[in-house]
Amino acid sequence: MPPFQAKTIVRMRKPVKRINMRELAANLGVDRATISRALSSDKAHLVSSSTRERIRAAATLAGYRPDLMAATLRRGRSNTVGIMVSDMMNEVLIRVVREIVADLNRDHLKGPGLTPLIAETGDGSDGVGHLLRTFLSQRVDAIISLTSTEGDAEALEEAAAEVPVVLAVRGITAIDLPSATCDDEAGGALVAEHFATHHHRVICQIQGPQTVATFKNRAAGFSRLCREAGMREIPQGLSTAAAVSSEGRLAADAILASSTRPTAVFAHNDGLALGFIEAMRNHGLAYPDDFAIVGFNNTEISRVLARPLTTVEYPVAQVSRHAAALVRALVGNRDFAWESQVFAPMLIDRGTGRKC
Amino acid sequence: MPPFQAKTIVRMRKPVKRINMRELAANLGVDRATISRALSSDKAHLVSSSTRERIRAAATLAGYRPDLMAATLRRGRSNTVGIMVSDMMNEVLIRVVREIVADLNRDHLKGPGLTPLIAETGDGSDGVGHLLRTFLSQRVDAIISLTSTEGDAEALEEAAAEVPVVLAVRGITAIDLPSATCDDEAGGALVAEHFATHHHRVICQIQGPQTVATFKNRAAGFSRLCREAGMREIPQGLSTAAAVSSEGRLAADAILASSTRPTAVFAHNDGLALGFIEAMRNHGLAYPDDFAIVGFNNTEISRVLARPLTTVEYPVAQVSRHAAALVRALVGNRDFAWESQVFAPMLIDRGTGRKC
DNA sequence: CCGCTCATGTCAATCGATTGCACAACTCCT
DNA sequence: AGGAGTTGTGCAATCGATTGACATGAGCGG
Repeated sequence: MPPFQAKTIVRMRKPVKRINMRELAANLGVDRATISRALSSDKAHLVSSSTRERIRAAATLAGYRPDLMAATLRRGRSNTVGIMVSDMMNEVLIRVVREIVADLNRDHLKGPGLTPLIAETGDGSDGVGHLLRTFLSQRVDAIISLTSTEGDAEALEEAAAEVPVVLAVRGITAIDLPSATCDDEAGGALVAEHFATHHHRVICQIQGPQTVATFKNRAAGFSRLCREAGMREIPQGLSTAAAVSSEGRLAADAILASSTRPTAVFAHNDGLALGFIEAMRNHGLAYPDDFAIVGFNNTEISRVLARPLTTVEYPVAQVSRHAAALVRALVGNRDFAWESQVFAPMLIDRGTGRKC
Repeated sequence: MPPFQAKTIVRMRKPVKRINMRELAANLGVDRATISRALSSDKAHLVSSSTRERIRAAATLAGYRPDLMAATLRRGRSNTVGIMVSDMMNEVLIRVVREIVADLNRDHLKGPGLTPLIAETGDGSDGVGHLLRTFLSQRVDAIISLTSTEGDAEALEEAAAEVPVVLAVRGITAIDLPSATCDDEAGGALVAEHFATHHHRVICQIQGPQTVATFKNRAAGFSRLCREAGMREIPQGLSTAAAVSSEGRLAADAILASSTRPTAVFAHNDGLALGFIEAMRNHGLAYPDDFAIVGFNNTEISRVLARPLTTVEYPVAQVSRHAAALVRALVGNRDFAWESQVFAPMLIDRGTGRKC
């Protein structure tokens, strides 16, 4: 028996033609120009209120829907923003996308607003480049790139020559683009400081891949504050191949096998923390009694655990709002003197970082 | 101190103009028509190979990028597919979106391919309707709707009059649209059958909201097989307000408080299962020794638990492939005699459904 | 050497909405 | 009454690519 079976149903369907502005104009006995103005938000005042209402009523009645392609062609602006996200499974990224979308849609009421086009970067050879080219061909008015890497610098720079490009969540150093990011160095330091406050003396971190700037910064901030607070960090630089739970489990095994054990563990994200916790359970250990533990990102899983996890909240709202603000400002005026901003994360203390 | 601080950097940037077909034609001393044909995939044979190569070389050199808006306007086709997803945090939905996107991009090599436009249904008053209208204004060639509800029927029907609309993951009964869905009834039955095989006699299910067809079907299938296999189901119809872990926890409390306890529990999704597990742990109980438990969706969390969960794998690949196939066929030929398909899910046995 | 076909290209109309400019009808003011 | 504004609409050009109709010239058989 095949693993998946299928049941089937068959049917058909007939198409319907859409009405265009010319036809609507003919029906109403007015010029297309008048219709265009009556339906627009910024030029509506040029039309007498009586005809304006007549036109609007007729338009909705006839189910008239303007062809945005034609409008874009003529106008040279599409009122569209391309949002490029590296990984749609990442909770933080999706939250940022959501908030940006909500933000951009908000002013849909007054003015034309900006319609977001979301796309995930394929892991193909030239996913980013291809996506950028697609966006530009679609004539987006701006592009927001979430979690770009240094390798994308060239492609992004090229795109930035044509339309505003805004970086969110992760900036890149090779080129200077407007960005809204998180201060991961401060985030790492925040956790170390928390451990210091709770009198931990020997601590360690389970680091995400150090090729990723995010994790590098978290590690640096954590280590810096360790030194400053006179805490001992062991083992130095326990780095993983990926920031996922299975790697967290491996790291836990290493820590448990070591002779000197830390009393507190900082996992670079909640996935790693979860892996660590699972491994602890296998060894009959519990947190925070045997190990204090702090994660990062305040993902759903960290909240729903029987013992909710102390973790670091990513400044999602701030990053999203600033990214959206940058886009709006730059779309309105390409010479806008923008400011890149770095937002500090915030520790959510749920008690698992305290000494037992 | 404010929870989030900000650091700042300021810079500026200058724009660049894009080249259009007319200019490229002037540079090369050929007609725009020749360029159009040389660059197209289907009419390229009308141009001599020498000029074709000359044009292509010059085009890439000049960084010429055709304006898809203009092309769409003239052609009446955008080679674009709108993908509407109800919840981007849902792992199954995102996996389906991903596979559909990958599938649609695949034939980008030969032929123009279809570019997916992804958007999340706002939870606003008329999220679906608004999104559909936006898509239609963008002149998408087809629309794929993931997890539509019966309430969307009217809006979908209207859209379907203009372009092909394909439903994925969840079908609706009010109208007859091509769809690629999962046989949730069979999924529920699968779990009950598994329990029967492992000699459970008294079992129960933690149901997702029964207003959602998905959960209703799972419940029905499970109950049907319970009766057929002569198992006792208690308490009948333990339904939750949302399919999330906190609700699973509440359900667990109810079950533990009851006098006759089941030996096996079917949670309608992995989130509910997780909540149940957490509550068990709080009571010092462990699975599958105290309760056998089976979830649904094979989400990441079910895999990374210290004791990975027996769960039901959603037929993501099948659903995605069929949805993409439907779209491709219908875009090519609106009178295509389509078939809706219902794919059966598959039980992933990780041992937590067996009797202790 | 004539007419014919075929291969290459060019011409110009077209898709649908937007907008600068022109103009008519009115209001006001002296 | 006549000139200066003010409104409200219409006209027509325009955005950039596509494509059916047509022109040109080469090649070729009779």
